[in-house]
Amino acid sequence: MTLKPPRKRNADTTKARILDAAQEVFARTSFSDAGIREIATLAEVSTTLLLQYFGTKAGLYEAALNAAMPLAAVLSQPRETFGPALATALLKPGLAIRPPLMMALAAGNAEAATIAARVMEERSIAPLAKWLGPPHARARALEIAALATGLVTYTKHLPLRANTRRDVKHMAEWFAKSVQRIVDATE
Amino acid sequence: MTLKPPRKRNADTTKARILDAAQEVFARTSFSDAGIREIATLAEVSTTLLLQYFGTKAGLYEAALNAAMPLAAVLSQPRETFGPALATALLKPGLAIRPPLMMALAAGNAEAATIAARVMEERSIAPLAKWLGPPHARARALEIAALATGLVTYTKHLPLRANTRRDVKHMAEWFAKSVQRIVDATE
DNA sequence: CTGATAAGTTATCGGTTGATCAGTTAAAAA
DNA sequence: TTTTTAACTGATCAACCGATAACTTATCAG
Repeated sequence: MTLKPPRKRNADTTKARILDAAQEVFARTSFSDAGIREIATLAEVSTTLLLQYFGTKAGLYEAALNAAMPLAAVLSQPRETFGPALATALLKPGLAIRPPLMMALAAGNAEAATIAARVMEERSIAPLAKWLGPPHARARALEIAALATGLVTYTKHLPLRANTRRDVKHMAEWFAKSVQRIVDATE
Repeated sequence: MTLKPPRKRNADTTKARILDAAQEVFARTSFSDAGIREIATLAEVSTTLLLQYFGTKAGLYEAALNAAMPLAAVLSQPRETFGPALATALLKPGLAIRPPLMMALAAGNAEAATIAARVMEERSIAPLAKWLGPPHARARALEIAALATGLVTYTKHLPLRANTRRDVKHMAEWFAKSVQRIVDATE
């Protein structure tokens, strides 16, 4: 039995594979706990190649965070259903939106936090604020981000065994309603 | 000049000093990035003594998290002003309530997350749910916790330079109102 | 076919981390 | 004072991490 069908050499697809692996690991592991060896293994490359492409672990983190921003898709939703749509996207099993998790996890490491704050600002807060419009556009964008981070932290990330499906459902509805309230706010 | 007035030997106050230092460091640094050397230095003890008292770094983390739970003080507030009171307590400069930060930071390390989830459950979610009462007591407690974690993450923790005082003030009011709505919910 | 070049790996290094062992010093008991 | 016990420390270790240098191998233009 041939164990390993070899792989075609291609820098672009390899980089994409590394970014995929990095997103997954950085979304469930803090910056320091995430090891480049683990990411490299998941992407089926050597750590050397990973570093050759992205320079340093921090460089890989920034690239992965940038690549993980799917906000455009969510912002193309109609305003009237933004809240429920975001709730569904965040809680979808498996294919979750990862930045809220990466954001919360970044806060514990100075280097990662600096990178995360910049990327979050440019790729998420600013466009969302622009989409929301006045009044208090930026504050309202931050509030939605805060809601998203809190929701995923307590539903998907912390191993709170006592959480029931009923709890999660109630939280999802509350989240959708809260976000929608922020979107619709006029005063 | 005598640089160091020596210190009276006392295990209890020394343990308290270590716990204080641990709370501070664990509230701004992820579990893995927080070093026992840093905590020991801040507490002015050796790492050896720290480990002798708390066994392992994880043991110290659990003790610090337990000691950092000030929920009782907040729960003695009248129900009608719970939201604003919690907002004030969370955003007070310097003396912040630390568990929401520690909670978010714990999520990135499997060992810390397990400890944090258990402590959070017993010391925060469960009592808060009991205080809230039906309907959906537990889900509503989780929602308040999620709000608190999100708020402190985006106001105090992530280095988002663009945050203005106006933004923070708007978020604080929004937070107070949102929490109060959960407290008052009857349906 | 044949270099040339890009894609990829193996081996290893210095630095840091949590933890341990053996020892020292201060305070209380006798 | 002397003895005993508890508080506390310095030196050190094995394990692991990110990063680097030197090397091999596949792909493709000519």
